Amino acid sequence: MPELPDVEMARRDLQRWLAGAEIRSARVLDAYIARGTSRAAFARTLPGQAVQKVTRRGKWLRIELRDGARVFSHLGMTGSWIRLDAEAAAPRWERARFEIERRGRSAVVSYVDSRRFGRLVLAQDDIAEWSELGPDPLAGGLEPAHLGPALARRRRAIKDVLMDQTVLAGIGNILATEALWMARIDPRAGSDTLGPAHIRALGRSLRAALDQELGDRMRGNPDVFSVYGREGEPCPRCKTALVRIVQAGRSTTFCSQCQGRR
DNA sequence: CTCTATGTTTAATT
DNA sequence: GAATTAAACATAGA
Repeated sequence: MPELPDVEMARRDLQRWLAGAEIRSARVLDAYIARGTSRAAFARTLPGQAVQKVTRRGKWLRIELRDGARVFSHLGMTGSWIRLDAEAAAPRWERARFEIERRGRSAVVSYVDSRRFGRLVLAQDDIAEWSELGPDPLAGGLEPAHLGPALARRRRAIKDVLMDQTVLAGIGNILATEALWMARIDPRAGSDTLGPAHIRALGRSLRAALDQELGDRMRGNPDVFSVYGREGEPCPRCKTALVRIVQAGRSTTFCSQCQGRR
C-alpha cells in the first residue's frame, strides 16, 4: 500500500470520511502500531474531537483535529485505511479502529496492516518524522531549481538519493526504478554526476510515473510496470534482458543497454 | 524450506 | 566522522 500515489489515495479517502466528523471512540488494538504513543492517549484524547482536515507530505498522513491535536499515519509496507459499517465484523489484521459520527450517521474507520511496519502517532505538534521531510514531488519537489542542487550535494547512487525522504518525500522503490528507466539513467550513477539535461529528464519521468500510477489508482486499474519486477524480461525499448541488482538493500531492475554508464 | 516484498531505523563494518 | 551494508521489525505469498 505505500508509495506516494497510494498514500495520496488514502488521504482522499480519509478526507472524505473524516472531515467534519466527530470522533466517538479511538481504539488502538495493537500497541506496536502506535509505538511512541500510548494506547491510552488515543482513547482519552480523541473522543469528542472534530476532524478538520487530512493532509499528506510524502508518505506521511496528518489528521488534524479542531483543537490542534493531530494523528500521524505512516502505512509502512502493507498498511491501509478502510471504512466499515458500524456493526461490521473486525477485518483481518485490523490494528486500530475509530468510531465516527457525522450528521447523525455513524461509521467506523479502520487501520489494517498485516506486516505492522506502519505507525500511528498522536501529538500536539508536528513530529520530527514529518518536519524533516524534503519537498513533496507534487508540490515543487521536482523543479530543477530544487532537484539540481539537492542531487549535486549528495554523493551516493542516484537510486539511493531519490528514495531519501529528506531529498524528495514520497519516492519509493517502484517509482525510483521506473523513473530511472524512463529517463535512461543508470541507477548506479552518482547523483552528483548528472547534468542539467538528465536532471530535467528525471523530473519529467518522476512526474510521468507518478501521474500514471495515480491515474491507475483512480480508475481502479492494476499497475503495469515497465521494468519493476521484470528481471529477465526484454526491455520494452531495446529488448535487452532486464537485470536486477541490489542497492541499499533494495532491488533495482534496469536495462544495462539503454541505461548504460556514461 | 527458500526467496522476495510498495519502508524505515538502527547496529555493525569499512 | 562519513559512508556503506546488514540486520531488524512481522507476515504473506510464490
